Amino acid sequence: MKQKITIKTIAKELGVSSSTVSKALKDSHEISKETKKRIQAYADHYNYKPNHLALQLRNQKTKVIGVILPKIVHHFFSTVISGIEDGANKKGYNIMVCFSNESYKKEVETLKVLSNGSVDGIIMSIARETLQNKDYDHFKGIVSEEIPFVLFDRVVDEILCDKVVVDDVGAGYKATKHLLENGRKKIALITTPNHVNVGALRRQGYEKALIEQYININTELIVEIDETKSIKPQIEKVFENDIDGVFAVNEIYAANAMRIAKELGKSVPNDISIIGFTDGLISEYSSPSITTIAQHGFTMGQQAVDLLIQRIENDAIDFRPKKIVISSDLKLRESTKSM
Amino acid sequence: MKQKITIKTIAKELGVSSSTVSKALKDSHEISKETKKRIQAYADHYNYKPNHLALQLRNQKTKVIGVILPKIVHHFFSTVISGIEDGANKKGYNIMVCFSNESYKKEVETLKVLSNGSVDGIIMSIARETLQNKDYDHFKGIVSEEIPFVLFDRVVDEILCDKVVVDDVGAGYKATKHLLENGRKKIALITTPNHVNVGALRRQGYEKALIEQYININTELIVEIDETKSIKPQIEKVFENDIDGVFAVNEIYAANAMRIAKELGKSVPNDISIIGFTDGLISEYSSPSITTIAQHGFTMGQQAVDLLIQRIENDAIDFRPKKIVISSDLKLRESTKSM
DNA sequence: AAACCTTACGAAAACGGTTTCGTGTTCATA
DNA sequence: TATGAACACGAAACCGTTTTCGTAAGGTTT
Repeated sequence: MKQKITIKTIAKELGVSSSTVSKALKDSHEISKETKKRIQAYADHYNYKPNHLALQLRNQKTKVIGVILPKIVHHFFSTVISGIEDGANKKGYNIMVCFSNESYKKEVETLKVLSNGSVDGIIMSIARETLQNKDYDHFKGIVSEEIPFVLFDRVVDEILCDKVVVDDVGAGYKATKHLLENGRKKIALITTPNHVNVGALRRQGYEKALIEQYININTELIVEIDETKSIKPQIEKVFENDIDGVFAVNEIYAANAMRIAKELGKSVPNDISIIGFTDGLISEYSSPSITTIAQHGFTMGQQAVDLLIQRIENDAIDFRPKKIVISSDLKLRESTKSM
Repeated sequence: MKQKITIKTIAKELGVSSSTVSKALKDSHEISKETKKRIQAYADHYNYKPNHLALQLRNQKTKVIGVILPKIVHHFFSTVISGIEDGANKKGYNIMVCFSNESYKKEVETLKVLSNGSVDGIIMSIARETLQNKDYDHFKGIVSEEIPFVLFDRVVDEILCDKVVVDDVGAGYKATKHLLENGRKKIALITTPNHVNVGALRRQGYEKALIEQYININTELIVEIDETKSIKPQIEKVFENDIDGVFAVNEIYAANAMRIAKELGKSVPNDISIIGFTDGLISEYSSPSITTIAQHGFTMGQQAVDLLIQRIENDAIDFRPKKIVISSDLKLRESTKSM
């Protein structure tokens, strides 16, 4: 890389002090018009750009926001990033993105790296393995050092910080209720193991909707997918129960369910209705297209980053953690009959 | 945020100089054992972490790689990010991700921000609008300042820098040849306008395969999708030509084509074969699943970052731009008959 | 006892910029 | 003519760390 031009070199070349150059470049009134012109012309000609690192060191802020995600090749998370970037940019921040790859160890490392001062604050969603282990010690440092910190989607109460979540219970309820209104009675729930808390919450919503209609919870209709194994056989099993509705907590499960239904010669949505979660491309482009709960990832990212920037820039803010709940909508498509 | 402990405060508290503290923390032989112990104990107790910004300023390197993408909510690009992050991490780098949102203006701004010293090098793919305008002046500065810079996927010859691309001509050829081997004669090409160069290259491959079989290029079978308008009607038009094969340059176009075929009562793959590009989730989960050209985005990201880090760390490297071509594979699925 | 070498530490410069506080001119006012 | 602004600029400190160089005290060699 070529040696970059600095204020010092300009000062030396033009026979003035660096303070004069600095002021001239900021169009300070302290400097005479002619001197300013000379300096600005020189800087322009040699394409002077202030060194960001020097500014960061002096101002003790980086204008960078760290983002840690469990994974990126995933429609919901990439949508959230998109929202974060958008919000950050509007306020003059850049984002530094890291992935935990759902691994506890990588999450710990990444958190350590980002908390060494390279970012002004951190937005993250917790890795699956961490949720499983329930090991949240690595967050202690972040909280006690009072580094601005926002959790989204996959959050836990144990960590005292700002949070942005979707109304998972409400979403599960809405989805299930829609299936009930479709006239469905035997509704399967395809979900994650309970330790992934969003799964547990959506399940609560599912159960609430059923109980409201005096339908007993049949645990045989509930599948907790073990992602370390092949997904399809696990879903096939629940189809042995002659179900007429499926609520899947993500679109991959929903797509799998639809494929199985077709293979069994069942028509969607005539014989069976299917609802997914996360409004991604699969739901939109599969045929029939899949009714889903839209999670509004973009909004979520924006809200998270707004919250974070408030913390960063407003030291005097109310120190109690805030929690923003984003409501989710049902996006009707072909896989359920709209009543 | 809490005030962080620095070397200076440690020095003051312990009545030594900051050079002594610095050396002690690095276990230098210049410092006596007792002094080292005292200092290290103190640092440990107050959880001292070196200030990254100060180090960056001193070392004149950030260990951060800038990544500029046209968009993120897109399977191919998120896969590439994943590969970049993986490769970067292995070498101790972090990534700072920005988006141009396919806009020329945003691309220029982002490039300017990243080239002010906040990153050691940049990996990017060019925005659609930029390709359209053919305005590459904003790259001049990057090249002349010799900032390590790698372009991938959407690249242009005008910019002298390292590049990583897929073998688009070969991929178009493979896809078309596969359709021909399926016994298809009237093969439609659904592509982007020619200014998106990858589209142009894939088209070359398509034409090459046809010419090899002495089939004339019929421009009526070639649709250049205008993304500012609705996609479906544009694709529907080519179906008026009683086609029996479709090669689409991305999976969205392929999924649309399949839907149209079905609506026209044509069976895929019996009456018509369809091949897409970019091996994403849509192709995998649609039914029938779609045969695609796999672009190996992860590999691409890794290669790009390896190339970049070589440039960053090896000043004495051969200065001539390198170009890595990644070959793409046909991933056979249900939308074409395997012969 | 003179000359030299270790040991253990500190002073200072450097990275690149900003900002506060002088200070020497010049010019207007009392 | 003395006083005081106003103007235009420079010196120096500062952000946090590393590193080179210097040096005092003590020990070892001739």
